[in-house]
Amino acid sequence: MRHAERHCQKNGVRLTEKRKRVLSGLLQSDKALSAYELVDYCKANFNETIPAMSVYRILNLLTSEQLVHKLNLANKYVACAHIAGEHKHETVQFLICGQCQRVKEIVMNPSIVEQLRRNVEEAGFHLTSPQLEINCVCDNCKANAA
Amino acid sequence: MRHAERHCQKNGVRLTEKRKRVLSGLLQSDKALSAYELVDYCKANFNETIPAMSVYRILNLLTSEQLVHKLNLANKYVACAHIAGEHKHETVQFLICGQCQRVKEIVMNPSIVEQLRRNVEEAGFHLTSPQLEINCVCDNCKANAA
DNA sequence: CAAGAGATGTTATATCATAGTAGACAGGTT
DNA sequence: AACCTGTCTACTATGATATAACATCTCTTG
Repeated sequence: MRHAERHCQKNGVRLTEKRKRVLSGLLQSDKALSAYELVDYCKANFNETIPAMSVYRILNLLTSEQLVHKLNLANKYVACAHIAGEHKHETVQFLICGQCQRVKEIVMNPSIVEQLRRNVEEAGFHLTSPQLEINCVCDNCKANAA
Repeated sequence: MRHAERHCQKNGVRLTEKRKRVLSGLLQSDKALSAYELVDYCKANFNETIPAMSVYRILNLLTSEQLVHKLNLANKYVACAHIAGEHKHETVQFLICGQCQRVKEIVMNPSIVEQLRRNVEEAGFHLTSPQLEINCVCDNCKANAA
């Protein structure tokens, strides 16, 4: 959150109260949250009713500032795990536990991404973004199931 | 379609008129279609009004028979490209052109999939299905843009 | 032909998302 | 202080995707 404030200041974007609240909701959760879940979160934790529309706009802004990622597989949103780091945001992958919905953001071995890119080229396509979203099961859930 | 009929017969599933119509809609399209687009397709081509609910049910059935895949990234559906082949359905990947929405189904080099799986394991997760959906641009669209 | 399973229809509702317009408010300028 | 400007927020409406619950129809099989 500290970092987010600095980032916004540097980029001339205001990190308003509402934006902070939405971001804090995502930061305190290890799961991805939908826009409407964030509405509920703000209502429950700050007793503040933010219209869904506003949450969407706020999420768009946070996404364009790369403080938040959208998971298209689930239509949900997560705070960027490397919010303080310097990794290239274009090369991030997400592992999504199909059981508990926990999400982990990783940076894969670049050689894999490169091989994958070549494979795609051979098929007559071109990678636009290697932001893969991968359906998984996490260790915990796998252990519980067994 | 020939293959689909045989497949269903073999598995004791009825490939009814409506199911054929939905499947034919997907087969004749090189893009992924939404359930509601398929409703429109049936109306336009067969003058038959199938309720959206039914289309969803039919898509579920066709999916479980592996004649159709669901693209979660776009919430749309495609006919399985290898409907006649014997490849393992668990190892398929989809390239989705972000411009023209064309979809290509490929089978990646198994070594890449294996490396990817290892990378995921290291992060404390386990691949449930390597059905990757990858945002791309196809050759055509790239050429047009240039 | 009766029974049962499977297929389809109907209605209602949940969930995710955008469009378009207007109002509120902060900050700088006059 | 009054005003302007741009950003942020609110409101209303609507579209798109999807499921739940229950009713009805239609095959096939004994």
